[in-house]
Amino acid sequence: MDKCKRVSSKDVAKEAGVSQATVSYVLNNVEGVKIKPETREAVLEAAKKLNYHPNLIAKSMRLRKAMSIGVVSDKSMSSYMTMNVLEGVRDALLSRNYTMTLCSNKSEDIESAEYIRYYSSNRIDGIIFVFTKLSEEQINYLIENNIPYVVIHTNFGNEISHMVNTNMEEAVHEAIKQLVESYGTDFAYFGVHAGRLENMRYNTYLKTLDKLGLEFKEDKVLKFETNEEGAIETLEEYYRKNTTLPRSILCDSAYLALNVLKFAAQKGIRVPEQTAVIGIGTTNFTAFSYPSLSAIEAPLARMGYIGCDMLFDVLENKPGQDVIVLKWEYIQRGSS
Amino acid sequence: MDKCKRVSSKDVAKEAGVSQATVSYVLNNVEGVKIKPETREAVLEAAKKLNYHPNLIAKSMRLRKAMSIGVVSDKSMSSYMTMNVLEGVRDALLSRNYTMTLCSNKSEDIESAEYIRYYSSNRIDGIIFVFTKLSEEQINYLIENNIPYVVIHTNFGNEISHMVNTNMEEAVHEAIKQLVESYGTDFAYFGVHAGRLENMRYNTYLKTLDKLGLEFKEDKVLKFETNEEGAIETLEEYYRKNTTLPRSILCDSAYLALNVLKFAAQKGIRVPEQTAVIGIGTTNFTAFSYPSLSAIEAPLARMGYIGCDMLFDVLENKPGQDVIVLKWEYIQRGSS
DNA sequence: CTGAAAGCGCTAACAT
DNA sequence: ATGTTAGCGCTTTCAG
Repeated sequence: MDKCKRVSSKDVAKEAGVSQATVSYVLNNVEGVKIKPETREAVLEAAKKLNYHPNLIAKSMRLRKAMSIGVVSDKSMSSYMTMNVLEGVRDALLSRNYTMTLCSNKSEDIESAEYIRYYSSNRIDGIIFVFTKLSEEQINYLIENNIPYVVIHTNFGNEISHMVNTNMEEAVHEAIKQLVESYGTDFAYFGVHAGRLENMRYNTYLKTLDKLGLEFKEDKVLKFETNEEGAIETLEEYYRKNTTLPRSILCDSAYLALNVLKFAAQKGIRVPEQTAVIGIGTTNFTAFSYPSLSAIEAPLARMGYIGCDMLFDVLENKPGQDVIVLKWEYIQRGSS
Repeated sequence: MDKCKRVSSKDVAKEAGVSQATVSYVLNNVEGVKIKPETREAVLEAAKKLNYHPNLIAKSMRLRKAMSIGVVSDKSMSSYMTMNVLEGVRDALLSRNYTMTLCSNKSEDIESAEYIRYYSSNRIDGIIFVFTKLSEEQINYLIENNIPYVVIHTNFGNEISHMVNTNMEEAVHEAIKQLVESYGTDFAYFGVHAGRLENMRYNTYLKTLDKLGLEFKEDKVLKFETNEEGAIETLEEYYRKNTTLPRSILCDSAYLALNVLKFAAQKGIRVPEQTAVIGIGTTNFTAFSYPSLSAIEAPLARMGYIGCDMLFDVLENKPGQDVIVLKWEYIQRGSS
């Protein structure tokens, strides 16, 4: 095991009294190469006896594959979600004997981005973007340079290839239906004026209202600009006007939902007895809030697993699917 | 950039009209090798013109270094903390042009652990354990096989080498002092009967009481067995007896502290007006609780950075320090 | 100051 | 059914 005296396939060959090629054939189970059972046995035994571990760097070099996948994710993103996706990616990599190389997404110009440098210098075969905000420039660079990538849940819609997307429509439908059935139509949407993701969520809300035959009420849409204080200010304003919160609230992020819980606690509003709250999104703290937060959540690990499978389709030039859409789930906890 | 027509140092050599060796000398700034300025210029220019990126797999092979570090961390650990440590590790790796390979810590027998397999097959040069529960067996295996490792904050005390530890004594001292000064001596410790880590925290509490000349009161130590319900039950019991909570509480984890906040909200106890709460540990949700949680926190990114530096000392056979101890910080927020 | 050549450990086409 | 051999792209003696 000591670095200085590592055993190579040559040593195994010598021990087994065969050629290096045979060792390779046996250990890799190369198809179309027939090996006499006793020879195979001898090789296997020698390998075991010498405690042989193939040098994967050498293999990589010969195969001209890095045998590693770069994973990049914005630091800003909730690490809990990222970690869950990475679990899925790792599971998919394991069986293929690939490793996972962590990359950051910070860089001035694209050519010097960590993941591009790693790819250029053959350290990774492809890239999985997890919850990463990508610019047109970045995507174009990847496509133009023919760099294998998969994008898991980004700011882009379905306009680009190789992405794992999710659909929360059904889950939102289910959640709203339950809210309205349980608590009536004094039901609000609480969200932020922001990127496509948020607009998508908002549109899903609108569409669901429509489907359920519910009336759209402008004063039940609490929207604010993206800044730290906006959320609380907006709640505060609603509260001043109505001296209460809506009977039930769908928040476009778990962050906001937790803010609502916080605000409610501050004002002495009981949840869910006076106001029911549902968040959209997953955090590891849904269980710690009081009450625990009901939420519409994405299937994180599966997204990672599927995304990784997709990347291998790209690497192996298999046809594969361009865009895969997975469903979110409505998970009812204490706040609704 | 396309994999098929990658430019090699040979191409650069040809373009510059020099030998491959010279290219290597120039691009690596090899010490003790003098290159005529115009030759150097020519090489640099050729490299730029051809958009040359050295193949790091080949370099790895030649140098017999993987140029990557394995990072393993238990999944169970708070991913937020892990991620923060990883940030630090990455920063330290970046300047050395090393990559970070993520490893899991699940495996039946040690020889087949992901990180051991990666090391055996030359994919990583060393291992950083981040918040990992390690067995004697694991540590012994690493030592016996001379595998470079660094351990960041594990269940072991200072009994093993190559570890980054932290010390919360000063921070606890500061926190308790502030609690007692602001809220008097009706001050409790809330914790779990568990492993060394928890006992260490408890002992720190005891030591600090002593240092501050405060009396130890048995009824102000709320301890319970490790199980999900234990925490709330314990609070409930105290509450039944005293019809209130202690004036201030130091909790041995952020988890518990959040549970106390939850419990207080449930009972209508105002924090910090009626009960002040401080947690020990970092989470990304301290800011979401109501009120935001005061806490004694570890310097996560620095732990990663320092740990990584330490590993390189090991790799380069530099003397280096065996155990480094960093201080925690008391961060006052809304709950105290 | 620079070039020629060997070789890291592996695989695969070709030969036997 | 197995051995021979030629590299993969790089670094690094050793020669000049």
